[in-house]
Amino acid sequence: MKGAFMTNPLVRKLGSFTMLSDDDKARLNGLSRSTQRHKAGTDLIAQGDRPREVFLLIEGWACRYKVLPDGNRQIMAYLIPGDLCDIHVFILKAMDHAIGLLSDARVAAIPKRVMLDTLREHPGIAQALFWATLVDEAVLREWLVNIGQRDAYRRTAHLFCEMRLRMRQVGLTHDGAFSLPLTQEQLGDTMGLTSVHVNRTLQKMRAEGLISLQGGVLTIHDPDRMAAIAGFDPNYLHLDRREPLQVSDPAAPFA
Amino acid sequence: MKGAFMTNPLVRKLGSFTMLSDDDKARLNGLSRSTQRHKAGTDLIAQGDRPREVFLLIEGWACRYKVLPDGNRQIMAYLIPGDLCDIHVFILKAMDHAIGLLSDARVAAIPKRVMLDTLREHPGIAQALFWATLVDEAVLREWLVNIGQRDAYRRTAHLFCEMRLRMRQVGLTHDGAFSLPLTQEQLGDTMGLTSVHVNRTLQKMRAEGLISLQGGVLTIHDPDRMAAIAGFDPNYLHLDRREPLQVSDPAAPFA
DNA sequence: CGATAGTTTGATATCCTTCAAAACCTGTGG
DNA sequence: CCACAGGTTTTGAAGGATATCAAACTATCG
Repeated sequence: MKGAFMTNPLVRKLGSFTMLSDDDKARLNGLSRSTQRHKAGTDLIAQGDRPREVFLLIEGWACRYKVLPDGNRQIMAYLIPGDLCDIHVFILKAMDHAIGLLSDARVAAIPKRVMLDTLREHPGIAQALFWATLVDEAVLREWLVNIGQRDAYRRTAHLFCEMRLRMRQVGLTHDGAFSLPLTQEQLGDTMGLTSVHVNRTLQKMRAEGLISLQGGVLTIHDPDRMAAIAGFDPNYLHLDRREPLQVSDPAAPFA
Repeated sequence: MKGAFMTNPLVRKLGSFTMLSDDDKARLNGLSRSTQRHKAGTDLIAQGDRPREVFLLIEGWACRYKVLPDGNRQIMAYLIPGDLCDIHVFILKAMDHAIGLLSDARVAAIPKRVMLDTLREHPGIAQALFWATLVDEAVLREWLVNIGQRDAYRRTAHLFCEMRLRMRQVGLTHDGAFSLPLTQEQLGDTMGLTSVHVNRTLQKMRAEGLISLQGGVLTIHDPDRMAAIAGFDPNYLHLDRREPLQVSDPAAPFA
C-alpha cells in the first residue's frame, strides 16, 4: 500500500521535501484519482485566464511560457510529473503567462475548494507544497543566471543537469536516462537560443560522448563531467530531506 | 495621521495592492520604527545564511545576486524602498543566493516572531504581502523573458520602464525622474551584458533623446516611446488595486 | 590635489543568428 | 507495405550583436 503511493509522482516529490504521514499520502493520492488526457501543443491555461482549479501533472511535460509581440517565445519553466500549476493563482486577477503542454499528458484538475480543504486539513501537505513553490522560485532564479551568464554549451549542460535531478526526484530516471520530450526549437525557446545553435551544441555534446539524445530520451553518460562543465551546484533545488517542522500555525505557509 | 503613513514606502506599496485598514497601516509603520544604516556594497544576507529576521528596505537599493565560480555575477532582482527580503526564508535550510546593497541604505530588521505575529493578527497585511511575493515572482519571470528574448537596446528599455513604475508605486518619482543608483557594471550584471555594451546602449538612448542619466538619476523623457521600444506591457506588475478579499482562512496565503 | 572608482573610446575577436536548402523521421492513408 | 506529407534535424555560408582587451578620460571624495 505504501509502495503503491510511491508510484504517484506528487507523493514522491513532496516526500522528498518532508516527512508525509500515511494519511497525507492517501489524500495526495486521492487528488490524482480522476485524470484527463490532453494533446501536446494545447494550452492548459491561457494568458489572461483566471483559472478555477489547480492542475496536477501526472504524465508528460508542460511549460510556462510567454509569447512576445514579435512572435518570439520564452519558456520560463518546465513542469514535469508531480508538479502543480499555480497553487496561488486564485489570488491574482489574471494569468500573466500561459501554461502549455510540451507532450501528450495526463492531468488531474483539482477544484479550488478541494485544494483549500486539503491545505487546511493536512498541514504537512501545506508545508510541503509551500516548500515546493519556494523551490520553483529558486529554479527560476537559476534559469536567469543560466541565460544571463553562461554560453550555449554550459547553458545546455546546466539545464540537463537540473532536469536529471528533477526527474530522478520523481522516480523517472532509468540508468541515468530520462524522457526529454522537447524539440530543439523548444530547447532554444527555453535557453534564449536559436534551434540551429541548439542543434550544433547538442552535436558537440554527442561528439564528445557526453550525451545520447534520440527519440525524446536523454542519457547523460557522465553526470559528473557534465556538472563540471555546467558549474552545476544542486544546492538551489533544496533536495535535502528535512524533518517535519513544528509550526505554530501550520496553515500559514509564511511560517 | 493617515497622510503620515503614506510616507512609508511599505504602506504605500501594499496599499496599492489592497485596501489596508488604519490599524494595518499603523502596524506596518510600527515595523519600520527602528532602522539601521548600512553602506553600499555590504551584504544584508550572504549565500548559505539562515537568517533569523526579515529585512525591510526603507531607503536605498539592494539586490539578490549570485556569483559564479568564474567570478561572473548575476543580479536576479532589485529591492527598492518598501520591499521585504524573503518573508519565506524561514522555511528553507539556507539561502541559495545573497542579498547585497547597491547603495547606502536604511533598513529595518524585523524579527521572525514579530513578523509571524503580524501575519496572524493582520490578515489584510498577510494578504497584501502574499500578493507582493507573487508579483516578485512575476517580475522574475519577466526578467527571464527580457534576457532571453530582447536585444540589449530593448532589454535596457524594458528594465527602465519597469523600474519607473515600481518607483512610482512607492512614491519615489518626481516628474518622471527617479533615482537609479547603479553603475553600468551593475546594470550589465543585471541584464547579462558587458559594462562596455551597456555604456554604448545608454549613449544611443541619450543620443536619441530618450533618457537622461547622470548622478544616479534617470529621467525617461517619453515613457510611451520607451514602452513601445521595449514592448512593455505592465500587466505582470499587477498594479491594479483590488477590493479586499474575503478569505475563509485569512492566514493561509494559498487561499 | 592625488587616489580611486566609474565612464568612454577604439580595435578586434567570437559567439550566435539568419537564411536557405537538404536530409531525416514518423505517422497516415492508400 | 509503400508513398507521401509535415514536422524536425542537420548542414553551409555569411552577417550581426556582443564580448574582450586596453587605454584614455572624467568624476568624486577625503
